Amino acid sequence: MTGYELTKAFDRSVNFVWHAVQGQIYPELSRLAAQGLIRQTSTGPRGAKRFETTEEGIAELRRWITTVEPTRGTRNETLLRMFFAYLVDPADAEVFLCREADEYRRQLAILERFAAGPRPKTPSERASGLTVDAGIRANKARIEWAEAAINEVRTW
Amino acid sequence: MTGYELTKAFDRSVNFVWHAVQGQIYPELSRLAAQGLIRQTSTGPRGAKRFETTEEGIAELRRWITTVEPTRGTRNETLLRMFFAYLVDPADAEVFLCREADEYRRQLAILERFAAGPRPKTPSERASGLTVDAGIRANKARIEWAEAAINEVRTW
DNA sequence: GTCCGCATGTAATACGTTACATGATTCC
DNA sequence: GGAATCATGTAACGTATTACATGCGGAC
Repeated sequence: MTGYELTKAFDRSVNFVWHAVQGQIYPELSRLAAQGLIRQTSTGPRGAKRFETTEEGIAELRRWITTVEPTRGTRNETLLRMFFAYLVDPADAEVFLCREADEYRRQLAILERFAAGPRPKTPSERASGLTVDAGIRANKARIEWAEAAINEVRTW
Repeated sequence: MTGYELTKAFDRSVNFVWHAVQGQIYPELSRLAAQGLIRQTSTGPRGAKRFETTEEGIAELRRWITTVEPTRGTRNETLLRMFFAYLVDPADAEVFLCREADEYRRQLAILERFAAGPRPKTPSERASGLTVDAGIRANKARIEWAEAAINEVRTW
């Protein structure tokens, strides 16, 4: 892909797994190319630089997937706000939770549209299907939590 | 709390909502104190500096909770690995998912021990109870996902 | 008097975000 | 010819991580 295409991809689908903004893409592509993990294949119109992975890049990705322990450090802004929710007016906490629930429903709808599409055929589609499933389950759990939490803060 | 106590708190319970490492704590305490959001109350043994929130600090926290839209950018290392799981041997993907499932079960057990403790009495305990509930629901959903995913990668 | 845990701090480096700057191509 | 979109790049700033450095106090 080109840097521009990657930027668009991060704005769209990839976003619920990993996000990156435009300002990160180009320096990172340069770094990866300098390390030999990707390689520029062609130059298109308007100076577009198309990259592809190298064998070393794929090997490094495999190594990372299987041998590097995932970082567990969570940073959940919603829960951080809830942790201190007792400091605000219960009505404000409720408004906040309703907005969160709406956002989770919106995310869920996007993911369910993905899941409703054509059945995955390629290995890569099957793998990304698993991440969609994870997102659907996570958002359903979040919606149920938010609804239960709304009921609770009403009693505060 | 003191910087040391905060560091320990981040190593323990607060960790599943927000994480921070020791190297961040002291510079951040200085910054918050310089902005008048916290204030040093006393000096203990071994030069321990105890801080408490100021009225302005609480006001700023309230403002942040109710008026600042949470950042939605996800960065899920597990799902990022799964997105590329088709590149590795299915047996390796299965091993990875089993390790993840174990980790989720471990987290769930910790949170359920919290939830099984004495019923929350203070507003602050009720609020943190909500975050524990969110963690329990999230981890249950993750476990179910991982188990389903393990079954799927076995067919690859 | 030695070890462990309490306790603070910072320097180097890396990573991420925001904002700005620039220009080419296509479509109407 | 003007607008929208494709397309790249970087500078400034802020935040996070790692690693190191140092010293006090209590227990035995």
